[in-house]
Amino acid sequence: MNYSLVIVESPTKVATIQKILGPNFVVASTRGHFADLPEKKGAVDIEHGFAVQYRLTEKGAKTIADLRQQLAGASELIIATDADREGEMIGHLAVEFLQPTVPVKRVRFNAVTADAINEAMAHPTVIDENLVLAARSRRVIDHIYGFHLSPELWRTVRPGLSAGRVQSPALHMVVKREKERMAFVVSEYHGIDMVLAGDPAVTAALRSIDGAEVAASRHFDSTGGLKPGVVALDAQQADDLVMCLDGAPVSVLSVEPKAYRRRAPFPYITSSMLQDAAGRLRLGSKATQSALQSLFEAGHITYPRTDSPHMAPQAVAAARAVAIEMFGEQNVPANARHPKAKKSNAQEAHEALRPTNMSKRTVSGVGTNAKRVYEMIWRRTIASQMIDATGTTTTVSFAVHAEGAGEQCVFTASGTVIDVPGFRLVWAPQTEEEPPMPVFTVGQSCPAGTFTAIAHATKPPARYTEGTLIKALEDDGIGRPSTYASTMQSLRLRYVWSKKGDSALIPTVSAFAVDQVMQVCFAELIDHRFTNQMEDRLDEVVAGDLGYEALLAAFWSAGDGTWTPLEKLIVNGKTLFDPKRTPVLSFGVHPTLGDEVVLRAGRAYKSRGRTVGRPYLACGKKTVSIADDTEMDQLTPEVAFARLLESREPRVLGEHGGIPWRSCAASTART
DNA sequence: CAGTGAGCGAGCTTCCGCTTGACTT
Repeated sequence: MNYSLVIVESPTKVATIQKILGPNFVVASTRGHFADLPEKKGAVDIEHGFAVQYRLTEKGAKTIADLRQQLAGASELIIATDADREGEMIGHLAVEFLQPTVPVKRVRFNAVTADAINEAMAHPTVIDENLVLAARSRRVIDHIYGFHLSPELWRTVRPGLSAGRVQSPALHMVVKREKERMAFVVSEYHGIDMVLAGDPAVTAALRSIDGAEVAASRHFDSTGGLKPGVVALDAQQADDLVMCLDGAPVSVLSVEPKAYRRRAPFPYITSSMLQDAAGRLRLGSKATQSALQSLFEAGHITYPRTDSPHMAPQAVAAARAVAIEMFGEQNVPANARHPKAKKSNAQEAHEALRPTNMSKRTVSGVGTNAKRVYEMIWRRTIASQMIDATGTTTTVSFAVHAEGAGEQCVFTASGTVIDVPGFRLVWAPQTEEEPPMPVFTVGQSCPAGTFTAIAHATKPPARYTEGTLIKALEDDGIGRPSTYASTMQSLRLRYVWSKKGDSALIPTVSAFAVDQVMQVCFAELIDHRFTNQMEDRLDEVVAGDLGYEALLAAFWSAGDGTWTPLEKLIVNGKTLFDPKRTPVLSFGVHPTLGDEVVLRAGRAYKSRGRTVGRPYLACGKKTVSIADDTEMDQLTPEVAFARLLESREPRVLGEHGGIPWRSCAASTART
């Protein structure tokens, strides 16, 4: 018995790699991380160089026991964990916990193909200890962040809450968006549409009256302000103008063609997959992730947790071959496309998320969601190797002279003709372009149009969905492919909710309170740039330019010009924040009660086994509680003022002998 | 059940990232 033990992370890869390597190797997996820091505040010894002790997890102990047995008969140990920071740490910990007496090699490959694996096996290296230090730094920063900040939330808002390097900036984005919605002033305005009969019919919108631009949504700002020089029509003006325009002659003022080009998409990575499945299939990130896992386990797709759009050369060739066979050579570029990650912090340990067999358009033996997700992956992958879609977008403006009003009105319409559909043959964009535009020539007169006044209102910025929040996080480099779905779950557990059948993320009142504490006490730490700053320093650790202790000290006690040390913000385990003095929000002075109306988080406490206590509005001594799932963008000052008055009057509970029975509030309410 | 919101104290909570399968409904 003389074999090499090869250790990878995913058990799903084991059989494939075993087959490639042959009988001189035994391939086994760690099933991800098998050791971690203890889940308690003292796990990092801040006083002694931020020393930490990794301990086997419950499942990890079994994994290591199994691996130890397999190692007993091996002549060498080959660490083939993922070629990224966490993979290096897993490899390092494998050596630490297995204590091998045989030689140890490190190999790195980022595709499970014979070429990639044989190439890697031919060039073994050693574990990169700087990469391991960077991984440990990341782990310790996250631990300190979570376990020192969460208790501040227990003290100031309510027990059991949590803060973290990923979840807190994510929550901040959601709350910030809701505050924008609260501050948004809806502007109402009117427009006029002109329909010209024909095939196809053309709908043009009113653009200007006697040279003055007519207001559209883009001319209003979030406070209801209108761009100078722009005219907003009210209902009466719009109706009057429609009357004047009726039957007026229409002529073509200008025809402006513009080149249309949509680039072929990149193949999916985890984040774009989760976004698109949310948008097109209305699937939550958890459902998508589980569909992906089942497709991966059935061998239909490559590794589902990736941040790289790169495809192995063989996969590129296979996708091109399928595209040529189905759509012809004219739709496939002469030179193959080789997508590269746009982001600098991408770890690129895996390929893009793609079919393992390009000729399989659909798969069977998996769930409905998985089937639909697979088809999206297949289409997107083939599309990524096809040519761009090109055509012409034409904008036509029409002059209409309003009888009796002495006004020249200009209407515009635009339409796109796609000459070369390219990738669109297999993968249609989610939002369709305008319909094609019939041919018009300048000066041409048209049959009279039909005019209709249309009421419009500006819309506040949309709430995040799981898909758009994941995109926002990914754009800021926050979070990793393996954690997007679980981050969404933990936000839902404590801080956000959605209405039935809707995917918009609505922050709870508690979320506002938590974000306020974080903003006041730890603004730098919930800034979307924090993770990027951390990543830059981790890169320095990898390069050997920055030490583990120096980095942790910069974070905890020393600061470094960018970071204020956490130790300065938390003195004796507490910040200076006093929730009694600082309400979550203020709605201004109540017009009749005369006191300032404020929102307070309402500290929860246990009473007879039940958790009681909810957020409430306060105005002087008067208070009224509100539900934690109140939609804050609906709680305008007017609504808040009214709520306080409502509860001044005792509720009528019933009637007895003609005398109404009122709630106790009757006896306690003054006046 | 609905409204409340003072103060005390015990005992508890919490991170991110890498992987599945063992659970329940």
